[in-house]
Amino acid sequence: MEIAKTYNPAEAESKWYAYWIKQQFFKSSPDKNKKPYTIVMPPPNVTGVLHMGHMLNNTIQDVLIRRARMLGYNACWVAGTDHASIATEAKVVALLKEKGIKKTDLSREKFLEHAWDWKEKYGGIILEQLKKLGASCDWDRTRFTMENDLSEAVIDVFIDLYNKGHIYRGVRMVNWDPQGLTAVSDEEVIYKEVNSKLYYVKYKIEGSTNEWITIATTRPETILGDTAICVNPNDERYTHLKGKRAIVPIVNRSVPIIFDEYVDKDFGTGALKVTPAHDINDYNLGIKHKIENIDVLNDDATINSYKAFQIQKPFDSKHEALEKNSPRSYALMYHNRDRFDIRKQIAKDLEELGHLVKIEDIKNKVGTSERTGAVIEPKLSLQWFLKMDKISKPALEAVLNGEINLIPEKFVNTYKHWLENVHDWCVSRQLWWGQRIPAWYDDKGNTVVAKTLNEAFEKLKIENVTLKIENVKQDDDVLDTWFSSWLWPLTVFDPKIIQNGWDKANKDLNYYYPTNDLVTAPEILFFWVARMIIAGKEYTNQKPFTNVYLTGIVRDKLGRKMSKSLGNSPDPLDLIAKYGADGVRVGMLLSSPAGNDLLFDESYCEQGRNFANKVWNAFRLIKSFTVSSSEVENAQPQSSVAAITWFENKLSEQLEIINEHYAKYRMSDALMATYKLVWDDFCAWYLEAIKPEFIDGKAQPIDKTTYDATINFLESLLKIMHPWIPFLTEEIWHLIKERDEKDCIIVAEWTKQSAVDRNLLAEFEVAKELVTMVRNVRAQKQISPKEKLEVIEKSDASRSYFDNVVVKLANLSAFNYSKEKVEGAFAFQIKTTEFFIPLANNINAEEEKERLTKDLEYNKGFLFSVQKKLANEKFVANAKPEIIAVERKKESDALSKIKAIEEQLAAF
RNA sequence: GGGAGCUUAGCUCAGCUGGUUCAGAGCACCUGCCUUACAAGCAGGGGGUCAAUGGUUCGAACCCAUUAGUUCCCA
Repeated sequence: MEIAKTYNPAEAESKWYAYWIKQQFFKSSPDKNKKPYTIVMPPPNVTGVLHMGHMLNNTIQDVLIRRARMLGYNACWVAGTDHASIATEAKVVALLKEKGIKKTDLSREKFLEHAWDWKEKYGGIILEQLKKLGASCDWDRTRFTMENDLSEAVIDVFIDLYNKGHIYRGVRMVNWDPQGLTAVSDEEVIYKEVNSKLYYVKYKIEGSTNEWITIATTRPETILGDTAICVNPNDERYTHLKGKRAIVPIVNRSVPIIFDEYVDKDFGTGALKVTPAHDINDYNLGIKHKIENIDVLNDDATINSYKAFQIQKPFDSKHEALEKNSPRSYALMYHNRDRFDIRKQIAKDLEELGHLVKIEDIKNKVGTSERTGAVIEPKLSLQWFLKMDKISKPALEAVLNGEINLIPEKFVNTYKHWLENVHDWCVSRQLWWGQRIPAWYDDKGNTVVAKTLNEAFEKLKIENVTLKIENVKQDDDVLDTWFSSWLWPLTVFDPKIIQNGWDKANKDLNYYYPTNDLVTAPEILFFWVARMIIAGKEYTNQKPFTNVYLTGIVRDKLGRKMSKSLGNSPDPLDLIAKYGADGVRVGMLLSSPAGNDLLFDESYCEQGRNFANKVWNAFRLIKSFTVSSSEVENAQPQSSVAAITWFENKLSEQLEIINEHYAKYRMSDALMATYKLVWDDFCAWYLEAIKPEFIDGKAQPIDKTTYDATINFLESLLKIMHPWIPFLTEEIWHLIKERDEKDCIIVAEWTKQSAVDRNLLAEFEVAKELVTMVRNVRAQKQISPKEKLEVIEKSDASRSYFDNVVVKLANLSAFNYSKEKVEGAFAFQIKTTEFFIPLANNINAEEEKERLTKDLEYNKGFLFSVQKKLANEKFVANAKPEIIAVERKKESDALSKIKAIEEQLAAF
């Protein structure tokens, strides 16, 4: 059979993925005789396409799940997507806009129809993409957070938490987009630097005839909502105003002068007007000092004069007696006009009234909506909150007491800090795509929480006996997407868990939960991870998972986050096409220790591809061996016996290390150890040692014992490599020989390690050093690799185990022993043993002397430092005995080395 | 403003409870090789006052303090 010189991944990848699916190797169902190993995939956004972060994340999960499967666990990896209310709604709105349809022209029901259409058409592309990466999820278990029964669980949780008194409705400041007429999240606000004006306005001190306090503001229109003036208590300019009040111009409102260190003495005049309804900082100040809120804007950011001027009666200009400059005349003039228009108007009016001191130009940052570009208006609104203090306690506990491990551990601090200072969770969103909040209102302002309209009606009727069902209105908002994904590890297995309770959990949940590992990004440690723990504890009294592996962020080479707008992210599918899925997997993981950002560069994938190709060629070499059938030829060379013994031990030694790395979730270390075991130990040393020679241009046959051992090693290594490079290992597994239908590496048993003879391994290291030394001498003296050399060891022994391996790898004529020094030969030491390479005329006495002198100086210096240490009484008194013993050994080794070198020097 | 982390070779990172003359890996780099598995390769090589300063200690990349730079998080 002809085997290609370079490995071609595309064909093998589609072939084996289809085969694995066909054989149902990814499938898992509860089996009492097997231990489960479960990972629940962080559900990617249903609108999403595969990006590098997903690649990293899911490759790690696949590595873990594949290894667990090979270790004999009942491995179950659940995939799915979340409905991402904000992102999806934005996409649907944008799509409708292209068709000329405005969201506001549609009913909620009609809009949701469009949204579902969109989801059916485009949603879940990302899961298909994950298959290209090799993700071995049990696809039959794929879930979506807006499925009916998962949504029902979300609603049930809301009702349950409400009934338990954890959920309340309250006021909160949101980022309001007055053009889109919706609140947007902090992530959707883009701060832009703009040229603004700083207006200095003087307010009269109440009760005085001509005493003023001057404030500075960039937003004079919000003066209408001022409810206090604030100054720094350490600011001597204002201490005399303690307990006084000021009069807000135009509205003529009397407001207190308060003192708080929050105010920057050096900004503006050091006096701050406080408008709690229109600025987040003022709002916090307002809470602290119990200041009134006056919201002066309508939803579209026009002035609402009823509120601003606290006028109850609607305006009717015909019947208003308008006195110029009365608050009421201003109220009429401002009413329903845009905030920016009013800003200019008010500046003018303030000037006219003599309140405007001056105007300065300044640069400041203004938040704008990512979607509409409108300037964001901080706005107070009624939202639903989940009280976090009590409910989050067990979640904090679980991480602090080690029931749940965060990897890397440094995140425990962050987690602790967050949960100890936890704020209530605002769970409502002013959107339609999501689970609608099951709160209902009647026409008298009563509120109930109920699952259905009828239930709500019955409840409301108790207070409001004349209520008609058509006057019952459900809350317009939906729940935060995290409010459904925090149930994810529960509801993917048993959507009825909330209704039924943990005692009646179904078979799946019972078996798979708590899950084992969660692999996710640190950015959502609070948004998601902590909340899953909270929900898990609340509803099952169990942790949702044991280990949380936090990956880094994939950045570009310059350290910038990969993003569409920067265009700095490669398309993962292009990478797979170029380097193969295996190559990309290796590339992603080579340099991504847990929790560290990965500065991605395509060269990593190249390295991955090169590794795959190396493995491929090692296989080609082995496959090219002809196994001897004759008895005579079948004699196994001693060098092969020795090489096999060595590699058996090396494999076990390294496997132990690899397993330890896995146990500590040090993925890149586990990969690198695997990489080096295969490339350096197996390819560079073992295969070279057992490779049959060429005689007269013909490869000699290999003996059967060596061949079988080699195939055995190859299979062991393929298994160890499988989690990293699943496709190539499966391909080679089947090229080694014909196998049964179910005999696939994906379900093969993980290689077992055996006892390690460390002395033997150390002995081989000496042999390696010897080979390197001979190669070095060849390079230095320009001796062809083909010219055979002799090595003589100064020793009482007559042979050692790896001599024949050295003879083969260093191309020696012989490996001899001598009790005496060899004169006129190239001399060197490994550890404390002396070696000689006779070089006939090739020895340059001056050069040798120089080399030996340098070596001597180094060893003397070394001896000096060791002896100095040993002469230090405090060292001898305080250091551990084993440390002192090491130093003594160093001393005696150095002494014998020095003696040997001096003798060699004397020979010249 | 508050909190957490990071700073070791050109790059990305290891370095567990402080103890080899005071540092390792991969990649990159340099030199020589198309040596019939692999140039996506082979053989060899160079490269670091461990951010700075001070302290603790017989001994510090590692512990402590200060400073500088840097990244992330604050719903």
